[in-house]
Amino acid sequence: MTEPPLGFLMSHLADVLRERTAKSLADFGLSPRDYGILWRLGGHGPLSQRELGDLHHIDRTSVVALVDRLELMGLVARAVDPADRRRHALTLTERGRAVLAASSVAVTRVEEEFLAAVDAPARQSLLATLNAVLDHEAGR
Amino acid sequence: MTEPPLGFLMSHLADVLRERTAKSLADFGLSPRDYGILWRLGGHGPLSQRELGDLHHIDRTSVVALVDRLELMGLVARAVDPADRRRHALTLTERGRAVLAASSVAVTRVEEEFLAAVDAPARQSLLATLNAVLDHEAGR
DNA sequence: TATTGTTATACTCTATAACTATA
DNA sequence: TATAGTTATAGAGTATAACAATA
Repeated sequence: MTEPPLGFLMSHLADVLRERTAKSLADFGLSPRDYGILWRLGGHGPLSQRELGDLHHIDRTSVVALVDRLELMGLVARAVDPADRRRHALTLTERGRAVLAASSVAVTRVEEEFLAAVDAPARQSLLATLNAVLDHEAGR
Repeated sequence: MTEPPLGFLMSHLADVLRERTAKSLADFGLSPRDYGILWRLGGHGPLSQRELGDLHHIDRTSVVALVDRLELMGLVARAVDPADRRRHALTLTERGRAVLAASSVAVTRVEEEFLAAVDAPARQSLLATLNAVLDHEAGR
């Protein structure tokens, strides 16, 4: 009842980091969610809209508008999956790859500033701990 | 571009913890935000609605409905501040204190499960690091 | 029948503007 | 003139339901 709940700390810091990231990504016309999609498509092969939504906890009906916009910006391409003509195979365009590379530099810089008060060993410990929690939560 | 952004990890874990907490608090008819308000009023003396909102990044127009509900539940009391009759001095009722005590046990249990995979030294390190980041961010 | 993508609609949450009472 | 609280309204974001195309 006396010490602040862990949830406060986690939520607040996540909010701060997201805000900072959002401000930095605005130069590219991207939201943090947009960036997440580009990052995902840059790392994995073609994904369907459903798969992409599942990975990012975004409802499939919301994926439509998100991809619409990124497609309009020329960053993402929709192609019909020949193996299953219901699916759209999503890929990064050449420009999408370039924007991802440039914006990831900006995102990394924001993270760097965010962790400025944390020395290298503590950072490693932080990352390890958060990933351990993630793994633990995944297996439930 | 290859490793997942730190923001992903932070936001995702904060979301998971908030969901778990929300599910646990539902037994008390409270949301995580409700709990935060009770916790704040339990720790500090009387607060005005404006002060409460500022501390929790809640717009003053949204505080009204939140306090309305907690008052209706008999957990929070509005009193006119004699020093400034525009202000409402918010305090916990007796029942509010009891519900805070009971629900804080539930919240602590959720946090405990959330950190189950993290041993004591790593927990201490995690808390210290997160608070260091918080302090660093506060001074900007 | 089930699933992917789509659209339209409803719902929730929050912000904005305007009002009152106090200062 | 500024501020605390309140209300009503509008806007953004998300979920729900229904549909067409494909499996």
